[in-house]
Amino acid sequence: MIIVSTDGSCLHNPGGAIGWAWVNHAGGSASGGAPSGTNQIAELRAVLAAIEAHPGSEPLSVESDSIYAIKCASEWLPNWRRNGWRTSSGGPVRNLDLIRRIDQALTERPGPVRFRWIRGHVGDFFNEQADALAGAAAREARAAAAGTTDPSAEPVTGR
Amino acid sequence: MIIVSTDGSCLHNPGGAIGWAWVNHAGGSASGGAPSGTNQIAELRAVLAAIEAHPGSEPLSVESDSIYAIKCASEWLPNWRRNGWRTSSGGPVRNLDLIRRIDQALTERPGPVRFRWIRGHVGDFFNEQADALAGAAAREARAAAAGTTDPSAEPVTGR
RNA sequence: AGACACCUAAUGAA
DNA sequence: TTCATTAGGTGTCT
Repeated sequence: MIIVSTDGSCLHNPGGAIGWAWVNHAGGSASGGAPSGTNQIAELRAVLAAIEAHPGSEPLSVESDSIYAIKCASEWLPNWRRNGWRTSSGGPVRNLDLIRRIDQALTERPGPVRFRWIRGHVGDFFNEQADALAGAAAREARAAAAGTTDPSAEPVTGR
Repeated sequence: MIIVSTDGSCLHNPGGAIGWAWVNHAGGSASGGAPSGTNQIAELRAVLAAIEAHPGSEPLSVESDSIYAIKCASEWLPNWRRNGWRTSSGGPVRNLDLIRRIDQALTERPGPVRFRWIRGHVGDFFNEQADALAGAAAREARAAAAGTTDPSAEPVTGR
């Protein structure tokens, strides 16, 4: 069973630079950023990246402190596919592009994927590591957008 | 012309503690609470309290962000009195006791009363003040019901 | 079907 | 403290 913690960050939500990251509990991590977004987009991107980075048949457990991201990817997704992507109050589902990419990634992965919510800010080691990576990625994205830094852009993969 | 903003609150609607409040634009306010109810009951109690607290002949304008409360007290009330308190779909009118108390308060007041709907959550000063008072009253009622606080119960009147 | 309101929850930030 | 992002629900009427 592969276990991966994810987290997203958004500086000055909404509209600020965003960053996301995943950390495999057995080792390995990755992060990425974009010049603008929302906290929810960052959380969803983290989940999507975690799934895509761990293909194969081995069961995968994705952990996030975002109930929004966890429920989007698990319990709400099937309902939305059935009802034409409508919210309970009749409006359109937000961030639909990302949610559909998660849906597709789940369909394409031969092995099962589980989603688990973990509370944030209570000292969970891997959550805090993902948090730090996501925050750093967001700050890099902000600097890159400001043209302040060397353009060594985008996804960084760690050991 | 006396202008009074009203608001109601219900924690964990339905069934939670409720609070209600009115705020006179010229100064003065009051609030009260009960251990259980619905959001609509809280809104109706707020307008009832506002009417009863402002007797006399001077025209009174009652403002609320609840279309339900405003229409109950104005356009629906006369129809319901005529038709035996039946809803348009044939069912019984809910919260009838409160609605009849509002009817009576209106009848007894020598001066005219107007009802005006104002949109919520758009920064209206008096609406927000009433909202804060109603929320505080609901929280007090919950604490009192839990026996957590000193029993300095019920209606609070402000300057 | 529409409208308004009342919440609940988690996260992200300033 | 206060703001935003998002979802789920109920209370009530027409």
